[in-house]
Amino acid sequence: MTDTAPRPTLEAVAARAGVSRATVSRVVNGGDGVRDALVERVRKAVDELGYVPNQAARSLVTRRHDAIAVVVAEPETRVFADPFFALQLRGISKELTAHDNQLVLLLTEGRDDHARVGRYLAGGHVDGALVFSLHLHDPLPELIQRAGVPTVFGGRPGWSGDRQGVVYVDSDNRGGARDAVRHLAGLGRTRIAHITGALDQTSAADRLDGYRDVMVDADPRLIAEADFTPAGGERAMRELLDRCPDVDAVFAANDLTASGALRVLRESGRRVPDDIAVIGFDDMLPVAEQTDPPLTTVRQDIEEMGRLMARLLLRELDRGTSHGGSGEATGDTPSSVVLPTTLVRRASA
Amino acid sequence: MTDTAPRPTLEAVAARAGVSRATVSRVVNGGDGVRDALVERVRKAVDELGYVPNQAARSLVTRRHDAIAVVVAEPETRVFADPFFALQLRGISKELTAHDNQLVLLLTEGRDDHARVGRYLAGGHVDGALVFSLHLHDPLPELIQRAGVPTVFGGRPGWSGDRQGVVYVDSDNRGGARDAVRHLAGLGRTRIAHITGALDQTSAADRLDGYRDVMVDADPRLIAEADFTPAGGERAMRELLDRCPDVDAVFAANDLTASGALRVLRESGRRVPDDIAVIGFDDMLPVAEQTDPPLTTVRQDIEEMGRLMARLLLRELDRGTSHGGSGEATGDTPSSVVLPTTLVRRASA
DNA sequence: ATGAAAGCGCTAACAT
DNA sequence: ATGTTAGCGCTTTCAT
Repeated sequence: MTDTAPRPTLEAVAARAGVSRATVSRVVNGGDGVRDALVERVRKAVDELGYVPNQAARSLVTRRHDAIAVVVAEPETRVFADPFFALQLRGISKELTAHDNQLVLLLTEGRDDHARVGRYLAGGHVDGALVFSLHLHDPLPELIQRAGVPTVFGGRPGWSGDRQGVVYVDSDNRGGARDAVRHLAGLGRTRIAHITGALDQTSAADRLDGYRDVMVDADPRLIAEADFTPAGGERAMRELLDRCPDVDAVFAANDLTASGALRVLRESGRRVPDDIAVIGFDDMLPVAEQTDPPLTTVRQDIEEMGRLMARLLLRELDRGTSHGGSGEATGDTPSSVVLPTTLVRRASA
Repeated sequence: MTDTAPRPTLEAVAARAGVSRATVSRVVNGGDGVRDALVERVRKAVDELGYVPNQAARSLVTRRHDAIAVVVAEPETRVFADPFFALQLRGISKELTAHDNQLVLLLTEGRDDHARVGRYLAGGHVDGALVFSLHLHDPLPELIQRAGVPTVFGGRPGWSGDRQGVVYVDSDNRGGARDAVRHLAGLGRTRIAHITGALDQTSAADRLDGYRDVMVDADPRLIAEADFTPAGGERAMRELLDRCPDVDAVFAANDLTASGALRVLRESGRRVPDDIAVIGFDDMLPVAEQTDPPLTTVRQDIEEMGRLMARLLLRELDRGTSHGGSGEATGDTPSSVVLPTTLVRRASA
């Protein structure tokens, strides 16, 4: 099936319609200021020939690609263990599609990949980048900034000393954590523990901060470090049970962690929520609804985060190319957005 | 801050190195037949200027894009409920990256998206396509074939009347299912049930066939239809328990389904595997290792499937290029591959 | 081994 | 309102 069908060019369409290339170009790109009769004729020729513009030729002169890169750093394979990534991608895809942009996916697995990504972005193949900067001290964000490509980050980037002009979309991790812990406290619990996420990610650090906001003088032994995985949750829960047998509530950094904790609790014979209340974070349906008991958790709208990232980036790109067309009163640089979270009550707390 | 950094061109590099554009081009593309001294000079100029080739200009003349599209149809959001998709994507990404190809991700959600995808592929933006055709009677595959883009499918496409020249990569679903059921039989179980996947997907149909291969005269009441989800697994397991209280083994179409079945079994007070053995399919680690008890299951190497798809496609693309001419039937067309599965024993069977 | 020159298919001034 | 023309940056014969 590798037949090299000779694709018709603008020239061919022009010839068939009996007009100039310029006219065809105008029609193809919206058809402003071309007589209806001609528009009609050109459209017909386009259809008959099955003409599709050559994007390479177009990009060469417009310097737009209508394509954006999505960069996902996944040093750990953890990204793939929960559907977080896929959901966000879906939101991004929807928004980009709605604006006729393509999504170029760049998955990185290590140092050398960073260089590759940097080169690609600097190479001007895409108009902008959406970057998931999951870890502190990740060199990737710096690299990308240096590439000079308009960028929006997913999650607050974890670099030291906030740069100016960095745009990101994040959930209100700290606020959500506070809500969770307050809910637990409202239930009359007093020995409220926290199982953290991987603390080299800002989301985990922020949730821990939220916990501390409420538990101002928390017993440090009530904090156990984990890594967003069920296995980590199990380990941490055992530690907690060991160190503080009187613990009566746990706020886990995410649903997966909570599910691990629940398993340990069940094994140890504690009843949830009677003996100990458990609350998660994410509201990842396949997890939160399937645990036993179903998980009370802090919901973040992951797909919306993705959509918003794309929207912000496209807006910024439009700023650069504002013709008299879209009638947008431009001027302000898009700034970061922090999305609210909501507490979802189920049976575990 | 959309600074339009003036990117250096071939011309600029040539001037700096004191050679012609042609020479620079040669060096940039491998440097065959250029004196070492010159190669050196050009390399230096490239570095100093930070030159990166303009891909649009290059594509315009070479007609290669070094980019392939990955098309994922996801009428249901199920695709995102398990990490299947992400794993496959990772395999694809690795292979493409190793061959300096970019990955353009096309997610579709409905009819109108199909047209969009068709247009994109026909538009010659990419050199080939990797397509996940999950459902029977999906119009997408047809559309894509018509676009005339070299394509490899993920999973056996479910269209009626197999076309010639269709290349796909799949797991040996039928064989794996047979292994699973035989294992159960080998355990001495006689009332072996099957909870199917969504039967409009070839993988589910094939696994059912594999079950029937072994259970030739199976009591039809031992087959319960589900949809690859935990909820579906729960529902089906209840049916089964209801219809055939003497059931002593269950082969579930995937791990997620099995996890739902396990939950129902636990509620109903049956012990696994003592009273009833359970076996899944996929070996999705986060699921299979976390169930209670851990799941015996049929492993398929999902990442490898992705890698293989990419490899097959790239090979086919190379075939087309290597002989420069048009219409020559060279070498052998890559043909479909069915990967073996392996039984992974854990505690549930 | 290297250079000169002709496009690839398109858009965007500039003319008309 | 439409046509003419000059490139965009690169690869690739074809000379040398």
